[in-house]
This record gives sequence, C-alpha cells and structure tokens, in this order.
Amino acid sequence: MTKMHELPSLTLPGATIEILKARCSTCSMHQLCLPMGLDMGDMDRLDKIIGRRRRVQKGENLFRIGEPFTNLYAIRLGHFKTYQINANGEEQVTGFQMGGELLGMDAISTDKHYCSALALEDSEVCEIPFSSLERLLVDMPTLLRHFHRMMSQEITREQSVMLLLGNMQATQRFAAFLVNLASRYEVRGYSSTAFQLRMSREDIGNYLGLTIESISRLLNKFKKQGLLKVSNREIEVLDLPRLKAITAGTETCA
Amino acid sequence: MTKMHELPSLTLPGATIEILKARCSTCSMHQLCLPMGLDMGDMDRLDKIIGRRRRVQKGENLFRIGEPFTNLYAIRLGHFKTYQINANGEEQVTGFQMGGELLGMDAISTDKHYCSALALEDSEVCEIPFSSLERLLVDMPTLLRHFHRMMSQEITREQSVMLLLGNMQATQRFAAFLVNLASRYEVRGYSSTAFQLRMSREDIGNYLGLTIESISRLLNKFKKQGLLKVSNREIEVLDLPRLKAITAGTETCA
DNA sequence: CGTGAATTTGACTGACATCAACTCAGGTGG
DNA sequence: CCACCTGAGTTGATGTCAGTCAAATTCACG
Repeated sequence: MTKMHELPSLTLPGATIEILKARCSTCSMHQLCLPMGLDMGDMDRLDKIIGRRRRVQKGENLFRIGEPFTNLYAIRLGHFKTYQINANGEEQVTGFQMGGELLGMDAISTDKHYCSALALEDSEVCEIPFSSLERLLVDMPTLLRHFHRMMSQEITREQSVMLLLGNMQATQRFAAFLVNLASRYEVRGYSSTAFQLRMSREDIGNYLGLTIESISRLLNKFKKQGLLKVSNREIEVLDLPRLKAITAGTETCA
Repeated sequence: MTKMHELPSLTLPGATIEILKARCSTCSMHQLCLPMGLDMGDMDRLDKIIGRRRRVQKGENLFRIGEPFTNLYAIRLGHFKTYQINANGEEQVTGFQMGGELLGMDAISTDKHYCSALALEDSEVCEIPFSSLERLLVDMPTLLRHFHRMMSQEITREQSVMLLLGNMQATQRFAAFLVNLASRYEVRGYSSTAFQLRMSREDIGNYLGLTIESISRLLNKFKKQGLLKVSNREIEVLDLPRLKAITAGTETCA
C-alpha cells in the first residue's frame, strides 16, 4: 500500500485522490479506508458509519446546488460531473469525478451544496453521513489526517484548473485534460491509452472554457497529428509523451 | 458573534473566510478562534500552539512552492498574493489574501507547498504549527468543525474563480473582482467604496486571465461610465449596485 | 428505419492579445 | 530644487485565436 503523498504527483483535476485498496464491508473501494493505522476494530467502526449504497442513474443528480448538506459521497462505480450555475443559469463544469473519488466537500462550509453533481452514466455511491464521520475523526487521528489530505487535494486540484483556465491555450488545455484522464485511469488499473469519454463534447468544452466546436476541431487536429485515434467517444492515445509535452508547453504543437 | 455560515454569502475569491473577532493573546484576530464553544481553557490551549508572529516585508515570500509544509499562516496584517508556476516558469496568481485569512491549506495533501505566497506590502502573520493544531483538533470538536469549514470555504472560493475564468467576459471578470474586494473590506470594517489596490495591474490581469493592458482599459471604461473614480491604485466605487449587476451578468455593460 | 440530438465542418467575426510608443509618479543624486 | 531615471501604467494600431453562426453529417434510441 502506498501512502497518499508517495503517489505519483498528478497535477490535474481529480487525479489527486487515489484509490486505496483496503476493503470495507459496505464499500470495497472508498478512499476513507486509509490502510496504515487502521486496525480491524477501526475498520469496523468506519464500516458502521458508511450509510447505504445509492444507485444514481445516468442523467440523475446526486445532489443539487443549494440542497442541505448531510452526506459526503464516495463514488463506488461510474462517473460524475460537478457544476456551478451562474447568475444567468448557465452551467460551469468544475470537475469530472470517477470511482474512488469523494464528492460533496465544498458543502461543509455552508451546510449547503455549493455545486451540483450529475451522473454521466449509471453509477453507485456510498453515503457517508458527515456528522458521524466527524465524530469518528475525533477518535481516529489517522483517519483525521487522511481526511484533511483529501480536502487539501481538492484545493490543489482546483488550483490546477485555475492554472489551466487562466494561462493555457486551447490546445494545451485539451492536451492537459486528456493526460489527466489517462493518468487517473492508469492509477485505477485501467488502460491509460484506451478509454471512453464519459462526458459529452459540450461538457468538456464547458469545463475547459472552450466551445463544443473547438473541442471537435482539437480532436480532429490531434487525430491528424497521429496523437490520438478517435471514434465517437472512444479514445486511443497513440503518443502520450508528446501529449504530455504539449501539456507542459514544451512542445508548442503546430 | 455570528456563526460562519450565517455570514452574508460572498460568492467570490477570498471573501468566504471571515474574521472572527474573538481575541487571542498572541494573535488578536486570527480566525481559528471560533467564539461559540470555546471556553477560556480552550482559548488558552489554542493560544499556546500559535507560534511566533512573523513579519514579512513587501515583496518577500512567506513560503515558496515545493517547500516542506510545517505551518499554516493566519494573516494578522497586510496583503498577500498566492501563485502557481507553470512548466514554463510563468506565474498564475490564484488568489489575493488579506488580514484574517488563512494561508497554506493546499500544502496539507502532500506536505509540500503547492503554491507560493508573496507579501504585497509589509505584513505580519501568525505561524500555526500544523501538527500541534491537528492534536488540538482531536480534543476540540468545535474547533475541528470550524477548521473543516475553512478548508471547505477555500474549495468554494476556488470554484468561484473557475466560474469566473471559464465563463465570464473581461468586463464581468473585472467587475466581479472589484465587487469581491469591496465586500471583503466591508466585512473587515473598512470602507467598501474607497480602498487601495494593493496589487499591480499585472497581478490583477494575471489573476483574471487578462493582460495588463486590458485591465488598464477596463479601469478607464468604468471611470468613463461613472462607476469608479480611479487615481493610480486608489479606487472609489461610485455605483456598487451597477457593478454588482455587471458581475451578475444582468447588465451587459456597453 | 426514422427522428431528434450530438457532432463535425466551413466561413466569418469579434474580443482580447500583442506590439509599440508614450506618460506619469516617485525616488535619487548632483 | 530640479534634472534625471526607472518601472508602472496608459493609449493606439494591428493581429489572432477561438467564438459565432449556419449547414451538413453522424449517432443513438425508440
């Protein structure tokens, strides 16, 4: 088992919360089970506060902005997007989350959800009642530390998105997005070179501060340059090193 | 004393961490002193872990990206900017912080600072050794809760910046920036209509994903429209409601 | 299959960046 | 006291990247 801070540093959105493989009876992969320091008794106690599993169908909201906050959610299965709504009712996608990641931490500050979360495919989460978790944290310093790390990682993830939105060109943004997805799938034991985009071009564009047309053109451009194979939402990365170079800004990309 | 979540909801960067007026012997205004629930004994214990005060001169770094993480910093006095550095060594300003705000929470996840913090004027902070704080949190559930709220608020602050960078036009971004500053000064008991910009046009532009020239033109535009009086870094807000309308996107602004 | 939604493609536009010249404030030293 | 210098800020001319608009094409799903 690797400790969180020894994991490869993934500089982009959502990559920063790893899956810890320790199994819980209710939830075989949620990331609150910090391996080191949790004896069987601890593990049992953690298991007990994990609420029911909840299925969320594709297109269904796990929670909506403004709703009262009671639970954090550990994604067991599936993909989500989180988004904010501006004054004109337009969406801004703030992240894409996948199995092993935690949702809802933004709601702690005000006891209301500050963003909405929507399932991009049929998914399953574990509800973690926050008040129970907080009581547990008091007795389990290791868990407390881990929880703080996870909150902090969400902060750094968002800082990376700020860098992306504030500072990068369209091509670079999109490359960063793909590299990020690849590394997250790799950490999870999936192929980092062949995967399916669970989100629409529109969601991607919204997330990256670009239009749907730009995303389409970028996909095509990368295809022509031999960086990707693209078939609808099916992606095959043919040249990850160059994609990383584009992300870093080392390679300007024609 | 108001509870944090009863404070006026300030939707933009840095406004979300309020000053709690409870006094500490070392640090008369840091925001860890949650009034309710802290008896004198608790307050004393909190005081004891607050490390030395540290002065930071204008232009000096409080911490740099990559440095080992040991302390959080509560700003007593002055202004800071935090920024990330991309692969090409270019800055991306991720926030401006002022008295009563907390710096360094992004470093918890990796035990290294994920951004750099630089004093925009001669400033003073309280060092809060994080390991001591964590020990204390275990014994003080109220403080624990408050700390989680602050972490969460940093997350929501950053989400607001993502909305700003991903979705708003230059004019709207700049209006949002000004409105945000105004409300933060107001919360602190300063004038919300007349204040000094502590940061350069360059920093503002960088933060908002715009160029220095754009900032200059926007200032001029707002001046011409009777929204502001501008004299170097001295700002007087003449029409806050309209500025807020522009921020919200209600008023398109000519 | 057929229908509507998602995506692609192309032509055009516009917002903001870039480049360059200029102004101004504030500090320094003769 | 003022001439000079330097860096911050302003202003104008021009360029460009990505947005907008529109039409064609493909896909998904009943």
